[in-house]
Amino acid sequence: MAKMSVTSADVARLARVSQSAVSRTFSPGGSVSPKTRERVLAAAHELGYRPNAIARAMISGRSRLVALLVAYLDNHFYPLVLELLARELQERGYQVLLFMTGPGDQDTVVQAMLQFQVEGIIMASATLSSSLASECVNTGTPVVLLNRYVPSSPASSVVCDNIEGGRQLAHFLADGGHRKIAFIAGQEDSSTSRDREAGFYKGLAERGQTLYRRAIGGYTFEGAAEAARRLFKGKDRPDAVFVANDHMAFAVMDVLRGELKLRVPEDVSVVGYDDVPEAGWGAYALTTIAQSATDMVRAAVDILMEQIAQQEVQRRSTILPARLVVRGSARVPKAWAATPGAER
Amino acid sequence: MAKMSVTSADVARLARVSQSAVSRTFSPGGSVSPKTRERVLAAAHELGYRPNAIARAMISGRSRLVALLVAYLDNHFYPLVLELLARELQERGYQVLLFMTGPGDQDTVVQAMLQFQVEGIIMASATLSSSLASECVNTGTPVVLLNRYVPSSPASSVVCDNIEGGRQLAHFLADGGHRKIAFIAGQEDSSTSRDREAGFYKGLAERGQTLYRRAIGGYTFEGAAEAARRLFKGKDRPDAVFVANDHMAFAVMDVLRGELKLRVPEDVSVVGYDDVPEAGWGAYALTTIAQSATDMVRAAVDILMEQIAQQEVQRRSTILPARLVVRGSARVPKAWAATPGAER
DNA sequence: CTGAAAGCGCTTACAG
DNA sequence: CTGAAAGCGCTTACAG
Repeated sequence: MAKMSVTSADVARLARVSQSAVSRTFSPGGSVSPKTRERVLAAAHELGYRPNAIARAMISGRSRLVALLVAYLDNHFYPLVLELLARELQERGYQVLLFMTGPGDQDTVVQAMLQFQVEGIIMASATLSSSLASECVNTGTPVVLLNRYVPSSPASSVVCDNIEGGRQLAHFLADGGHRKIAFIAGQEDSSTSRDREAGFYKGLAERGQTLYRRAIGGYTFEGAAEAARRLFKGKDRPDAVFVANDHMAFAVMDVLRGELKLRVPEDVSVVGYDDVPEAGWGAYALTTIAQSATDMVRAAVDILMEQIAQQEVQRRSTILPARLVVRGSARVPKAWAATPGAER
Repeated sequence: MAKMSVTSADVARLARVSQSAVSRTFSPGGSVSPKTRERVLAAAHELGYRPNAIARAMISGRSRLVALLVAYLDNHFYPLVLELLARELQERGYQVLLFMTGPGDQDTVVQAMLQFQVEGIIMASATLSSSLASECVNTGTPVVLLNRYVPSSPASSVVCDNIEGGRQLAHFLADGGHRKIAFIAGQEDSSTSRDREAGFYKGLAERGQTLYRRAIGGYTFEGAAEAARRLFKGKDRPDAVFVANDHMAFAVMDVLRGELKLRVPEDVSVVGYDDVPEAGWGAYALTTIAQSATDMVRAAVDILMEQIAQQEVQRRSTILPARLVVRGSARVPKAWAATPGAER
């Protein structure tokens, strides 16, 4: 079936105008008389003409393509981010090239993006090595990291105030009367996990406490479950635990309640981070820190658009506020109980 | 800042060969002598040359682009599908153009895909009107629907055997001794929801039962919660409910246990469909039908690749088997109890 | 406002 | 194996 694509020359012939006139008719600021435009549009409609975006990209040097790099989607914060990101970018007239990356194929993927002349790169659940980021920036392609950062890299970033969030959680647990407070980390090399932990220590210190125990969950469901088993076996189990993100916190709650027959929050308080949709589900009702995916996405796209506009690629960072969301998975401090269930 | 992209002509100049030789060096089957290839590669490396994929697409008429159209990602079956789809396509040398669609912008999105000369279109949580699908197929662009179908459309499709799955669930509930069995639908116009429902009726009939009550959840968390409230208010509440997908089933369980203080499965049995990861989480332990995302994705990509290869676009459909996964959310029939927790 | 012409960076017959 | 040349479908100065 007629794979033959119709071109602007075909339309020009039918409309009895030059090919340039056709092109101008389909270009935002093109100067064409109403009469010409009408003839062109009619001919285009008759032939079913659709401008070739690849050709346009080639000649204009602007692909209107933005690459989105993601490593995994099982933490539901990322599907949410992905959806918002794609919609936001589409609205601004960009197309999204999606790349899923594994542990070893970072370089391959970046080469593919660069070959497709993407105008910018946004990385959500993945991080680029400094050298790869430099390679991108050297070609004039801005890189924005979302929910992570790399100190010595030219990549811009958007993060939540993870230090402050961790700190608030520490205050909440300490003020709730807990005295054996544990932490389950994500990945050790994750800036987000590290900052949340650092803030948590700071908050504990401000209440005269130190961390009781620590384990690593690696951001996976199974890893977190395993960490919970290790942390809570034996006599002197913790009376509260901060899990570096909600996704892992659900696994921890399952182990605590299902395997160890502990009550949450009567026996153990659990708090998480992210406020993914499931945190609000009845079965978990997780007390957590909300970081607005909407705001993060908007900030990331803003930075990207600015850097695409100006030729210079300069590193720019945005830190968004953290907001405690109190639900049922952790004992609420008396002082806070005045406004039960409230968000603050 | 060297935004100046280096071209094959630049490499040719440095290597003292023709531009054609450079091109051949970077083309899979290009005939170049080892000596020439070496010189070209050295020069390319020195200049940091990267072939321009846009130019290649333009001249070869093959964009290596596949469009992925998705409507929402809150049902976690779709992020999973998206991830697998992107990885599979990448592996086969295709780039993924991601489009999120809303209720009204189907046409805009399809035009954008077509302008970018995508070689194929895969639709996951979205469906194309027959006329739009025809438009795509008329330009020679194959369309594959995943987890849905449109009878009078030229679009191919991959689905689970939803009728058989619904039937198995009916048998399971009826054999479990339930006598007031309800159903919560997704969207009325969804082929998937309709087939699951039809199979469910068939299975009930085979056990001499008919549906006790019915409500519509619209595939949303809130809609399903609302449906559950309506279905279970008053005296003669159902003793079992089949919810058209897992995502809604979680909402239903939350309402049942959290608001209505009913025990699952002692007071009410709940079954879902999809076997998304959360169905296995301790807090839900949902009995459901597994449809393999991996198999669906592979089948969809197979169909697409076949249709891209041969010029003819012919509708092709694949139906994958349904598999019951027994967990704790529904009473297990005595006859089945021999193998508790088993999958069959 | 309009058309002829150059050119974006490649691939691919075509001769040699 | 190699190079000169044509051409993919557009945009964009440049004259008129």
